[in-house]
Amino acid sequence: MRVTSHDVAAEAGVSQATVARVFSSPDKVALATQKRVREAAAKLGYVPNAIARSLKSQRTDIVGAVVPAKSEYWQDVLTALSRSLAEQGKQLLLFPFADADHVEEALDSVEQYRLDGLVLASSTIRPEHLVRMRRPNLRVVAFNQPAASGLLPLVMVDNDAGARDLAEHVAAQGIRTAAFVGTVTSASTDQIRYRGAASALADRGIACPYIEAGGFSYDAGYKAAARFLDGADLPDAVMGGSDEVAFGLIDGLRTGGLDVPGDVLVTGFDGLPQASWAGYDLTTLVQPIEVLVDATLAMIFDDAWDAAQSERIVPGTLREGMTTRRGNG
Amino acid sequence: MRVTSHDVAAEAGVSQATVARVFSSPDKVALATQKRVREAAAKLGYVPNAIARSLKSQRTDIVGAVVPAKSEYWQDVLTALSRSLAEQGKQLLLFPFADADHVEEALDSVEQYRLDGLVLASSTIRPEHLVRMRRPNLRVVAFNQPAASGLLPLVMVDNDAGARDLAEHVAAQGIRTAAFVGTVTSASTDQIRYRGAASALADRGIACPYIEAGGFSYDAGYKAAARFLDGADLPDAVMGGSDEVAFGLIDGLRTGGLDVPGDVLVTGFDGLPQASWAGYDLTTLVQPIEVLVDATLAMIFDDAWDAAQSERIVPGTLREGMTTRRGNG
DNA sequence: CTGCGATGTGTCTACGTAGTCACAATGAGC
DNA sequence: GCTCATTGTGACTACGTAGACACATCGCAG
Repeated sequence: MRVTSHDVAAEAGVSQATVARVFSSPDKVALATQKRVREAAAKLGYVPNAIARSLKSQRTDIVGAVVPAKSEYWQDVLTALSRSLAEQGKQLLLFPFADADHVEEALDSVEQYRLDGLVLASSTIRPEHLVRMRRPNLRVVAFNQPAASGLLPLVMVDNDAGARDLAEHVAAQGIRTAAFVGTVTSASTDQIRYRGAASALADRGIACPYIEAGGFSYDAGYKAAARFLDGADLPDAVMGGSDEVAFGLIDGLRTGGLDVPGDVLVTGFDGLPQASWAGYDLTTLVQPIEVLVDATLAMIFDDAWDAAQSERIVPGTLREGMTTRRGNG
Repeated sequence: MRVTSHDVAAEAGVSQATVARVFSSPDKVALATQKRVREAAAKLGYVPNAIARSLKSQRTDIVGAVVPAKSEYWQDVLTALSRSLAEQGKQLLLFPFADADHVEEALDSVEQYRLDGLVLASSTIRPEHLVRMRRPNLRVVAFNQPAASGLLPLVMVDNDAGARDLAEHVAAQGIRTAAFVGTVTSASTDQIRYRGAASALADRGIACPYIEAGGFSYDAGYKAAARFLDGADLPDAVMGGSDEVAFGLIDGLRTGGLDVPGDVLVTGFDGLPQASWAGYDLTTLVQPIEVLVDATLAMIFDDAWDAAQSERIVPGTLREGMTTRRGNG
């Protein structure tokens, strides 16, 4: 049924080996022969079998990505990942997970498929799990997951510096009080972002309590906004642990009758496309996703793969939106 | 280096075939033997090689998905797809494309990898291309792509009925004039949605001109809103061709000083998560993505695959949001 | 005690490719 | 016209698994 290189070989009057060479290392085949083989292949509708090739060559040209099932941010990362891979003639295999507990199942799949590498994208995997992710013959890179530092090769945005930038920006607007609404405390990014922001604010004599929204979502932010609606508790600025949480915060605050930025400033973190939507126009830290992704893939495909301690920290960019523009009247 | 079933067989004192059976059809192996094999496998760290299995069994347990690189809607679909596949122990290989012109490259990749099936998700592929997607030995299902009707097996939401529902809903609010801001005319969904809406409105004596936003994006909608800001041109209701366009429309109209829904009603189409965000609370047609996805996969894995004309049209659900609530003062 | 189906296991081979090796043909140098 | 390096091609085999087939063992009915 299926057309194989043997069929093409017979049609073109050459050996199977020559057909294989035409498609994998053409420079070793005379041009005239190549032409004949390609014509025969086209005539028969031959397509090389990547499965067989992978079995022989011990390379799949496929990279896996373990990502949370629901998240705006990760969807942007995925898009960038697969685009970058496609440029190199490689593919992306997706392993979305609902709970962090199911991550290891994905890892088992990855091992089965002998993928060239795996991008581990979740800030909620616990360190004790991370250690177990180190497996021989498998190139795993942690993406934006500070807790992996020292345990796995790691690429991430500079969360600390980014949080400080944001904090300094809101401080410069003349605020007196602030609060940080994080996602979940178990997320390692969350801790760093909070500490960075709180430390920068403390330098200016501004206290910044931490409040846990309980998730990475809009809903979590929306619900967290409720605690500011008593009136007395309202700080001058609320820093969201992520853009999604910030969107929820803004809508929650506005639904409660407050004006953003009139009554309270709001910041996010990530730089999602929606941050520049006119309805929000959110001040946030934009992650250079392309850079992060390219660094990640470069690590995976580096000939001198060192499972030990590669680490790459990339700076983000402050986006000044309307949500921190004070005195707009 | 790598541990194979032969190694495990030697360790457990059985044949390679028995090891293979333990991992693929355990019911054919005595329990005592199974235990011995599993212990040996665990001891050596054996993981079955899916590549070799695929080569032998002619099944990869991987489904490909060709999707537009940038789109909120498709990201939701992807999530549902991969979750459903994961439940069946299968994987999702991603083929995002920027231009519709690059879709055929993806198809070539799919053929190489001998995927079990392919979900073709883009409403902008032209019919002449669609025909060429039919390939022997490849199970392609078009997803929400009306133009594929009769050319490829197809699963989609009932765009026509959905558009009528939306139109009747806004008509019931007592509007006198309307306009439909579509995405791009070349999208087959766009045409059906417009015709459905226009026809339902015409039945009530309401005219509904078509306006092309020029894209599926927020930006396209935002820019399209400008033409309503002259004042004279403003209809009572603007129907967006997709939720993303509707979000842009709303922000564009509001930025221009208009009140939604006070001055103009707005509807979307798709039922994205953001539609229920308090900042928009958009009236839209919610697509039952899980149902659509399950129907798609059922088609692909149906033993009686018929490349000819399977077609499944699933009804959507109207979501009534604030954007069509008139007279709210 | 014989015959027979059910069950469990081993042997062998094919899946389709790419790399190793051998070898024929070619051209250059003297 | 000979040697020798270079180039192009063919024969062969391994990658790791699963299925076809053969066969041994066991229980049970007669």
